[in-house]
Amino acid sequence: MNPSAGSLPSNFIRNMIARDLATSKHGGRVHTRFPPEPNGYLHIGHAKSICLNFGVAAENDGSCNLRFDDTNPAKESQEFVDAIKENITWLGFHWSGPVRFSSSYFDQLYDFARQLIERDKAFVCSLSAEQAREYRGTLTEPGRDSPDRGRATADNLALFARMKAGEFADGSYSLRAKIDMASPNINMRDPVLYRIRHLSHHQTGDTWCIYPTYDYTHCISDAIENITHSLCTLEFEDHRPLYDWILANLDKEALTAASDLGASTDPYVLPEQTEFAKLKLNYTVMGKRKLKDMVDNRVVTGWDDPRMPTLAGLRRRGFTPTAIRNFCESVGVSRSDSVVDMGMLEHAIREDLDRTAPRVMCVLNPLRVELRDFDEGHEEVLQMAKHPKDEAMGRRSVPLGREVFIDRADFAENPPPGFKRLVPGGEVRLRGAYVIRCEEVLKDADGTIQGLICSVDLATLGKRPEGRKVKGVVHWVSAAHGIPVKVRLYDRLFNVENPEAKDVDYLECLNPDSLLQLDGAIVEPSALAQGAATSFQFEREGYFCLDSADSSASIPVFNRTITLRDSWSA
RNA sequence: UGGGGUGUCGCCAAGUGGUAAGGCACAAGGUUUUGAUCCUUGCAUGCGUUGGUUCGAAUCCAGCCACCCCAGCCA
Repeated sequence: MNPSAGSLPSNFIRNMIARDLATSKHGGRVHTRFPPEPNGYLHIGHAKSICLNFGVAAENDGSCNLRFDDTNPAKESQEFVDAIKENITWLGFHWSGPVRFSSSYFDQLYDFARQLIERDKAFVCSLSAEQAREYRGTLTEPGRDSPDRGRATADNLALFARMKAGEFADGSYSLRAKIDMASPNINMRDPVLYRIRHLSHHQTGDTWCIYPTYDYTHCISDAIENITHSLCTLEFEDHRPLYDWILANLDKEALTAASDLGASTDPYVLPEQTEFAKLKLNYTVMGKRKLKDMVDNRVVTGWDDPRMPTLAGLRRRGFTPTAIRNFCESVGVSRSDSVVDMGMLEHAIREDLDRTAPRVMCVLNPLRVELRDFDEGHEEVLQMAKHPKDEAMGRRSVPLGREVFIDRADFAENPPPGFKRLVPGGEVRLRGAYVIRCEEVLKDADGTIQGLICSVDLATLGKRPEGRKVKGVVHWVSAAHGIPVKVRLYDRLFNVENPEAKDVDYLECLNPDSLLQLDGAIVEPSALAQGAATSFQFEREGYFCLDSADSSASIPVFNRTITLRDSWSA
């Protein structure tokens, strides 16, 4: 076992794998897979599964496949295949071997289906979908056998071949497993294995007009790829008996022969499914349907809208792969339904960015300040650390002139109790520069504050002021040197903890203030210098990143990834 | 009402018979030219509930309660 595995927090999956390794259950192999259906964009919930599958493989010198579970061409597309691959790579994971597709096993799947028919374990059914529903029974009543259940093997084989040949219309026939219509587990009531769909498939084109179902495909695909641990979410728990039934009713030697490792697999142990709880986060929605609706209805600007819980959205928002991976690790893996607090995700990104983001000053809502002790053309360039603790990040040049901007929130004529910023007649330090005193407040006819005139204590550059303490520190940008930028302040998309609750309409719970765009912000020049980073801490404000889509050289756009923690409540 | 699951601090979550880890959040101090970071301290005599077994139970047994999933030719 990997020596570092001992220091990782335990969870029931790690424990299970350790046990399997100890007993050499799969000959010491650990082989997992991440099996998305390419029918949408990945979200933070998928990240949990990705981290789990790839993580547990890496911890044990195993492998993890990427397999697109593409058995339903009606909902899938190449666009999603590409986006998913890109997301996984971005997260920093590497799949084993080539990208797999369930659809590349269609021939083998077809042969195995014939085998089930030959073994009297499957039959061709002519019941319509509606009839099948009636025959299935209910949760409390058993179902009834299909009238076609007793069809002769030769006839089933012939009909199945004709289904494949395209002789029948969609829905006219299906291939069903022959299990038990009275099973208390509805998944075992002669589930459909193949359905007719005259549809073009993004990988196989028009080669097929019959498509295998998830239940039939997944277990065999796992077996073909010699997967040892097939990890999926809780809602598939009831499917596990079917997963096992299909593999158990197939010829084991044929399965072995069809597998990637072929006859060399020793021992050949069938893959086993283990379920874990999905990730849920409060104040957001994770359902693909809802996410898609928000995109289609322009509630958000796209799948990569920075407010979306998609990986594309989080990325554009400024989340890092490291933060997402740390978050997934801190959330853990269990079997209990749980809802993780958004605060945990926020903590993960703050923790990573605090370590890695260079500091810069940006004034969001500028208030002009004249420093009256400087001459008209005054200009000096201060050298400031890019990071308060990481010397290796070096320094940046910050120009200072006679006029600077500070944030309007950092000045108050009538300050609330505990206000540590600028007040009339009061002092404050310009971060990294001098202590200034507010001497005069300039107002227009309406009484709106237009600017401040401040004196400067020239002896306070890099030094504490004489004989007094100045508590407040305020960020600033030189008016003559600052660069105008747009800044987008993002907040949670919903204003209720659980927008997906049964009794609420999630669209009614949208937070109207989830995006606030500021058009008049001013950033210090180093933020946009050649070779500068794209993620910063705007000191005293939060972490921001250059928007990857809307930012241009003439109008830079910054997204607020997350605010700084703020223990001061005014 | 059939079947399958889950219940440990406000939120995650370890723990698998020997006397409740950790993280987030929160609170109080300290450091600080970011009200940030960092540091220190506090935060479940109790593990859904009621009984039982045991020298000893979150862990074993029984009953009860609550919540989640399943009646797609979706995954």
